[in-house]
Amino acid sequence: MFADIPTADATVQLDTGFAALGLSEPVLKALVEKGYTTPTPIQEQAIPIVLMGRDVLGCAQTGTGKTAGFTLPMLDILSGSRARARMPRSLILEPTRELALQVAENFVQYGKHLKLTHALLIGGESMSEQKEVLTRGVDVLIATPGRLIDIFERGGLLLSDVRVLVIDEADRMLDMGFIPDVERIVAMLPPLRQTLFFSATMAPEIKRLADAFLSNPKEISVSKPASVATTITEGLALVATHDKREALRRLVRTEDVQNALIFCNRKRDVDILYKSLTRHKFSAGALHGDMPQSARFATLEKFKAGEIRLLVCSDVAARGIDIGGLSHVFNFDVPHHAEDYVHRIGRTGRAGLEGRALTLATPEDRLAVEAIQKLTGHAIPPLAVEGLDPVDWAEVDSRGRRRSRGGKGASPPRAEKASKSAAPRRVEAAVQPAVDEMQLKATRQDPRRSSERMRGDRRTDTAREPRRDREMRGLENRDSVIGFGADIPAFMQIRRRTAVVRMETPSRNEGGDHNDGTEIAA
DNA sequence: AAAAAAT
Repeated sequence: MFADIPTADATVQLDTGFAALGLSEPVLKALVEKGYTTPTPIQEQAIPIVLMGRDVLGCAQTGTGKTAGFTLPMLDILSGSRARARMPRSLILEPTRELALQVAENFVQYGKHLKLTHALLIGGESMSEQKEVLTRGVDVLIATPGRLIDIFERGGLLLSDVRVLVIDEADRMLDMGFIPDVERIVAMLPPLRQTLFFSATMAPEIKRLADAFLSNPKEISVSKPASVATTITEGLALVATHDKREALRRLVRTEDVQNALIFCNRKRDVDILYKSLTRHKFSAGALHGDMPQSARFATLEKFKAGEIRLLVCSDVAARGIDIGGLSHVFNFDVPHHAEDYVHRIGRTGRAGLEGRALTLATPEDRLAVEAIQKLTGHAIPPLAVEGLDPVDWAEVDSRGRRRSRGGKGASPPRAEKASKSAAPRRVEAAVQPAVDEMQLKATRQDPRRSSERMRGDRRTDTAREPRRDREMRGLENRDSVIGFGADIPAFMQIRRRTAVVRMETPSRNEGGDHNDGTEIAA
């Protein structure tokens, strides 16, 4: 322990890269004890600015060290004085309960040598307990929007003393329809305050919010440095609907799965698949938004600790939580929104190591797969499941009905039988989200709540392929797609040469091609 | 057609 180290050495010990950023001794001490000595680029840039009291507009995603980038300086800002009852001095808004909990854990860890208090205001847990903590006075309030507004309206909270506001993951807030809530909350805060605003992307709607909330902000933009760029190998297994669970089990057995998220589209299917996997003796857990909060946190902890190897989940885990270092992501269901595919598979790919993102698709999923491929700009390489016959998509129409065979436009004869060991194509860092989300947001700038959006025009712009039927028949250019013989579905061939995409960090200032992964635009 | 977040 640190306490055992002689004082002279302790001074040397504390003299890490963080000390140069102006953090106080108690915070540095906590960092050393956690074993952190070198700040990440965003920490290096953000910490001095936050300590200065300036507003920050941060373009950064999870995994960049963003959370410590604002918690560390906030601890120092707040450590000067004490909070009064029901009047928190800082507020951190998070889109999901899991992220809120993670931030709270950060505060506890880094603030262990300071006498600061925090409250975690999230749904699904007893409100009376949270109110009690508030009454005692808290320095840091970490909250999801719904519960915060609820408690505020019940009079359990005064926000007039909030000096520092953090809006984290603003783009996720937008996706989840929280922006009206966030605007309401910000309106309750004193106008004279420091605001830190973070988002993985800066879509126009996000930019509009930032302009409204921030005054003269310092813009900070970072992405993961190229050296830790991950490699994600994608694969698409075409299976019959009744074979899906069997196919998944076979893939899990044949792949070198360390730990994996398995995504389903529906919560009830999460439950069903979880039970099925457990029956088949797999180490599995389940996670979706209808589960009790305690179970959500407990399962997540077990999964992170390696006690559970497979986590069956809904899209709550696609964006709402931060789990690093996955060897695999499985899409048990093809996501209905192409953007969700990118978010899901972006969960795999460990720093410098290979991650595999494998999707099970049935004939009914064809349109959804086409939409994904249109969005990512490359075909997902086909993957054969050992011991299962691949489904021939050419014989099924988009709604999964069998086409009549032997007629005029019948499929060409098969040249070869499917190979059993098709290897998925390697995709270099196909999902560095900083870039992909930029593309995504371009298609999603509608400020309305997602439920409204759904009913509106969004559905009509899903990839529609008028030439589809023609292309399903006579196919050209059927080189090197393993596992399909001559019957390669047309959509698998679109722009295949773009399948290898080397991701570059987008530069804030157009034309600036100097980019080492860290960059400040003033 | 579904998921998240407030009850």
